[in-house]
Amino acid sequence: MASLSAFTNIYATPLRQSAGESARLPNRSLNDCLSQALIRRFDPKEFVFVEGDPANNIYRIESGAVSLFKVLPDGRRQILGFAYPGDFIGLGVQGEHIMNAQAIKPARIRSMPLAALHKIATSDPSLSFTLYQAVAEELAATRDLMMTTGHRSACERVAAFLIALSRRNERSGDDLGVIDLPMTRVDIADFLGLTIETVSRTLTKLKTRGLIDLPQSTRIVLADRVELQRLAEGEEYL
Amino acid sequence: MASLSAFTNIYATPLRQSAGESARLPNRSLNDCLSQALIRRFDPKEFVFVEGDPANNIYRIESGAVSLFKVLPDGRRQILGFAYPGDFIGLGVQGEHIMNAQAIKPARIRSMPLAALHKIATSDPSLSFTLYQAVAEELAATRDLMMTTGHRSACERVAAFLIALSRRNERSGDDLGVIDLPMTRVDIADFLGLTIETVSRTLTKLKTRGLIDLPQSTRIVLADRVELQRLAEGEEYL
DNA sequence: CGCGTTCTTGACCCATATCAAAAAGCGTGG
DNA sequence: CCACGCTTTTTGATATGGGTCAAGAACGCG
Repeated sequence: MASLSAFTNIYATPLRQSAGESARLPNRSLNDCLSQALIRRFDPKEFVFVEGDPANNIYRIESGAVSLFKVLPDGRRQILGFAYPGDFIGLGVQGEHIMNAQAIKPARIRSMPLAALHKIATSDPSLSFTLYQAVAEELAATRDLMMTTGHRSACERVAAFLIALSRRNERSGDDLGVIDLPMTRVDIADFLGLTIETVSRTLTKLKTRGLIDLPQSTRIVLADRVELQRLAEGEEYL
Repeated sequence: MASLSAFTNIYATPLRQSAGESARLPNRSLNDCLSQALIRRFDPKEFVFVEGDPANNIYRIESGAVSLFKVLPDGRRQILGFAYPGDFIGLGVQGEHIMNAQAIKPARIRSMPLAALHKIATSDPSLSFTLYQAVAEELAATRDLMMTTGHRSACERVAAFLIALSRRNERSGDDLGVIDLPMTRVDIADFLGLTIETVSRTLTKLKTRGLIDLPQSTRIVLADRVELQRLAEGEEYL
C-alpha cells in the first residue's frame, strides 16, 4: 500500500484536548497482529530510534513512556510529544525517521515491521482510513502545541500541560486529580519551550496560589482544576 | 471515499524547505476537473471561509494570496500559513473548518465541491495517495513552523521567513533575490509569533547589516542570501 | 492636497532566560 | 541504616530580548 510511505510519525501529545488521540490506532486486525509481535525493554534514556534511522518498524508502547523530539542546529531540543502505553510511534516517511524517540522511564515496547503493516492495510481497507485519521489528528495536535508554545505565558503553558495530562489520566481510567509525571523538568521545559527554572518557578507559583500541590517533584495534585482550566485557556491572568 | 473526511486543512507554508509543497496536489484528474470549476474573486480582507463554516468545497488559488489563521481565546491570531497561486486550501475535517482563510490581496480562487473530490478519489486511486502525501507534508511544515516560532530569536525567524519566501520564488520561476511581499507586517508578525514593531526593527537591522535592502516596504532585496541562510539556521549570532 | 492606514523609530518595562548556588532526592556500597 | 556522591529540583540575583506605549514618517487613495 503505497500511501503508507507518505507518513511521517505518529505519536500522542498531551496538549491535544480532543477525545480522539492521535497515536491511537483502534484497528482490530492491526491489534491482533501486534499482540503477537515481540516486546523489547528499553531503559530510561535509551533510544527507540533516532533521526536518520531507516524506518523499518512501527512501535506500540506497552508500558513506560517515550519522548519524541527534534534537535535544532544550535543544540536545543523541541519535544514534539510524549507517548504513553497504547500509543503508537514510528511510522516514518520515505523510510527514514525524522525525529528521535527516547524512553524516559523503563518501557516495554512492541515492534512490528512496516512491511507487515502494509500487508494488513491491503487486506483491511479500514486500516488506511484509521492511519489517515491518525495523521490528521497528529496535525491538529501539532497545531495545538504550536499555539500553546507560540503565544502563551509560562503560566498558561504549564496549566495547559497539567490539564492535558489530567485528561490523559481520565482517558486511561486513572485518577484525574493526581498526576505522576514520567518526565523530568527538562523534558517539560523542552516540550513547552521554556527553561527548567521557569517550569519549576511556575509550578511553585501555582502551588502558592493553591491551584496545585506538589507532594513530590514527580507528583502533582490538581487542587483547583477549574481554575487551572481557565488559566490554560488564557481567561485568567495570574 | 471515507478517508477524505479525516482531513483537516491543506495549505502551504513558506517556511517549509522541502521541494514538495504541502498545498500542491499534482493530480491529473483533479486538475482536469478543477480547470472547469468556477472562479470567484475575493477582495483583500474578504474571507474564503471561517472557523466553524461547513466545509463543502476545496479551493485552489489562481492568483493573489490568502492567509490561514486561527484566533486564540485572548484574541491573538496565529497565522498558520500563506497560500499562493497553485496552492490548495479548505479540505475540512468533519465537515467543519477549523481555521479561517482570508484574502490578503485581490485573489481569484477556484472552488470545487468536496463531493466531486470524493467522486474523483474513488475512480482515481492515485488521488488518495496524493492527498495523503499532502497531509504528511503539511504536518512536516507545521512542525517546521513550530520549531521556528518556538525557540528562535526574532532575527532567526525573520531570516528564515525571507529565505522561505525566496525559495518559493525560486520554485515559481521568479527572481529569487527579490521578494514582493503580499502580506502586511501584521501578517508577518502573526505568522512568526512576533509584534509588528519587532518585525520592522528586525528588517531595519538586517538592512543596516547589509543583508537585505528595502526599496519599498513591500519589497525586499536579498543582498546576502548566504548569510541570511546561516542566520535562519541559527549558525550566526547578530 | 488631506485623510486614513501602514510602517518605522524611540523610550521604557516586564517576563523569561541566564548564571549561580543551595536543597532535595536517590542509588550505591559499606 | 547511614554516608557519600551524583542528579534533579528549587530558589535567588541579574540581564536581556522583545513587548508595550507613543509619536512620527511614509504611503496610498479619493
